[in-house]
Amino acid sequence: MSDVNPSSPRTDRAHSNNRVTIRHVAEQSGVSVQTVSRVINNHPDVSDSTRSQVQHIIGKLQYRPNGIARSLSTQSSRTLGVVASGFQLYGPAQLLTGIEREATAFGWHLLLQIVDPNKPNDYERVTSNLISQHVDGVIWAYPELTGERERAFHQQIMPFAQIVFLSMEPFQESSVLSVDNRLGGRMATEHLLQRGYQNIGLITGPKTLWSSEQRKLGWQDALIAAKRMHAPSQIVEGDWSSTSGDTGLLRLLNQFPTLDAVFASNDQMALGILKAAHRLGRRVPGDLGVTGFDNMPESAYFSPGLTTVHHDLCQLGQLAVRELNQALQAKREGNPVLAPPSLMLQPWLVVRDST
Amino acid sequence: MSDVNPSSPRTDRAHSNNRVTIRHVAEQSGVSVQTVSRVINNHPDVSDSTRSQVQHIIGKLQYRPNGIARSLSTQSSRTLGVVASGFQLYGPAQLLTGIEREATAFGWHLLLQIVDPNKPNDYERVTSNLISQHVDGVIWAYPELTGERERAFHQQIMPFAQIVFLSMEPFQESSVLSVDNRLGGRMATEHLLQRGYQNIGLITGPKTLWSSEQRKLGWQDALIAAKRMHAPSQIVEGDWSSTSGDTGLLRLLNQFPTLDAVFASNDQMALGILKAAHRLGRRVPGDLGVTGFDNMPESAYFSPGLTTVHHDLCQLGQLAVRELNQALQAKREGNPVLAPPSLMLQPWLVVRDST
DNA sequence: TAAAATCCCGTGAACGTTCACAGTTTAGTC
DNA sequence: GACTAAACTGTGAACGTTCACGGGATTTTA
Repeated sequence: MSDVNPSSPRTDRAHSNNRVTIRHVAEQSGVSVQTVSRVINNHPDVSDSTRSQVQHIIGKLQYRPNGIARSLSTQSSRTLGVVASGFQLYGPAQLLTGIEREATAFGWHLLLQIVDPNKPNDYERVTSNLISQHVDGVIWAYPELTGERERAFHQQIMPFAQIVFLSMEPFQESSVLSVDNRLGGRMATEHLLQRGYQNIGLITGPKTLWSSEQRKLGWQDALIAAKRMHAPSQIVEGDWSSTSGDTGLLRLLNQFPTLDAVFASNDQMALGILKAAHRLGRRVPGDLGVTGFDNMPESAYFSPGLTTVHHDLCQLGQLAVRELNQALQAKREGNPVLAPPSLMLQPWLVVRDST
Repeated sequence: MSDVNPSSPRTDRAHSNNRVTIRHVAEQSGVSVQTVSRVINNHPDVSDSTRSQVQHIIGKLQYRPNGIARSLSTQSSRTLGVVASGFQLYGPAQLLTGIEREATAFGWHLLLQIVDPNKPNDYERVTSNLISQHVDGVIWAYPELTGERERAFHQQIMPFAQIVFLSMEPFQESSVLSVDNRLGGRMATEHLLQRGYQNIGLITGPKTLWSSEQRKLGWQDALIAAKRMHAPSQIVEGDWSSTSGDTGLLRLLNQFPTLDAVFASNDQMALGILKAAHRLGRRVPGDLGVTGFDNMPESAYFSPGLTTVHHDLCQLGQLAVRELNQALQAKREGNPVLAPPSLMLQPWLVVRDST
């Protein structure tokens, strides 16, 4: 009787935060919780008058549905996991941009998982997180050449979530989206040959990456087709950084003195090459032809402007989300989830002044 | 009697996925659900023998606690919201890297929210998402000059989550972390003056950004201190892209023909300037001094190597997470959450060949 | 040896939502 | 005007976990 606040909801647990819940809205509107639920989910079975009344209360109370409770009940978090290696490099950043854009367009949330290649069981952590957080789908954008871990991961996650792999060797069981790196490498190298360069070196990205290996194969394809040499001495492994491009050129000239052109597996390494060439007094494109890969916006402003291979990773990210979205919608509607198709985007050459 | 699977748990709802729950573990281990909970949360009140037995079953069944259920019960999602404008630019990508690194170190998840400045009520969407998903803290890395929206946002989110603003005008009520952009701008400009350049132009970033405006003020500070001109004709607004640096130089030379040095508010625009200067036959650093801002790894490899201002945004991101972590831990333990301190990181100058 | 403290474990409710089902009212038909 | 169909609304349980509390077994203390 003496209770000052008789309308306070039943609550035994000491939760300090006073969030507005669906129950508050229901009480205020004089309807059941279920009716409010129907309103916020746009279900048809509710009369216009009650609907608008409930909506009014929702606005007044600033009610926002609790996504976590909804996820628990629905068994779906409306979240996509993104597994990657970091976003400092141009490629991954582009990918993330595309993924993000498309994901918010479809109303998905993103759970970022960066795997640290140095820690041996970081995959385990990532997998655990993904399962724990009940992601509905996973975009695997951390491609290694072997694909062993990817297969293991696939096995573990598959029962729970849909997966799309990015920039990986295609494999039967799952959908793999990528850019045709091999074709890109071939195009770049063929272009160099066409320009009359004879002895074409290669600076690759880290050996463990599929895309890196593919670009190398493309380089090799072109040289074989032209019946040119492609010895190991023509190859140096870089790490995507400009520094490694710079030192790479020095090593290359050492191993392979007749070198007159280089295909760098990304633009930043190409920049390093340009710098080193300039320092050595070799003129580009006169004494040395250089092509990159990526076509980042800056590469047009290098000196000289960089000939490079353009690919649209932003689009690749968007496609990945779209594919997941489609598969998950089919699953929700009970339709058979047919193995989603794999796909390769075509890159193209952008010719500038470095060749 | 004819039921093939008599041990199947009670389940009325048709959920196709057969996730292992805490109840399965409890049944298999012959203990209560609560005991299993104690094991997975490392609570002391459980004997060594049962603990190891339960752990064994957990491993055998590959059980992973359901984070969503835990969040609902705990009223804490162990998630940090990150509000930003995209990660294609160097700065935001660096920030994200630092945030991500520190967040996983502390066991936080990240909920990315990219706001599209073109859509007028995108802030509303982002705010809604953040509240719906019950983030425990927010890192606001989308700074506008006015701070109006930031204040509004602060009001709305504060009851639910801790906030740290990044690269913004400090304000009383909340914690703001940033780099001292003004000092950086001043340092760059003073360096140009010291090198004997007389007429120093400026290419800014987008006017609406605080960091952009601060760098401009730093430029102005230096010119005022040296009793030099700082007329509007010496300023051009860019958009961080190399293209805008290129065209910016042309416009600047037009407005301010005596120009002999430029402070570009980031390295990519500086690259555009280098290119335009080269095209116009102006030698850098002889005819034109150029400094940038950011010190991205590539800028050492520009031609000529770019003098620029170094700042550690990765560290800034890490500090933001640390600050949130501290505040949230205090909150959890019931300690008073003292208004976390604001802070400015000091940038420093990196001198190369462009000045 | 009884009382108190400690250790270990279990029970029931709660977190905020949605689902399946059932109930009530209103409209439609002959 | 009774009977069926349609439209709308409410009830109880469930999602998987943690929290508050209670109680038995074991040890410690007086």
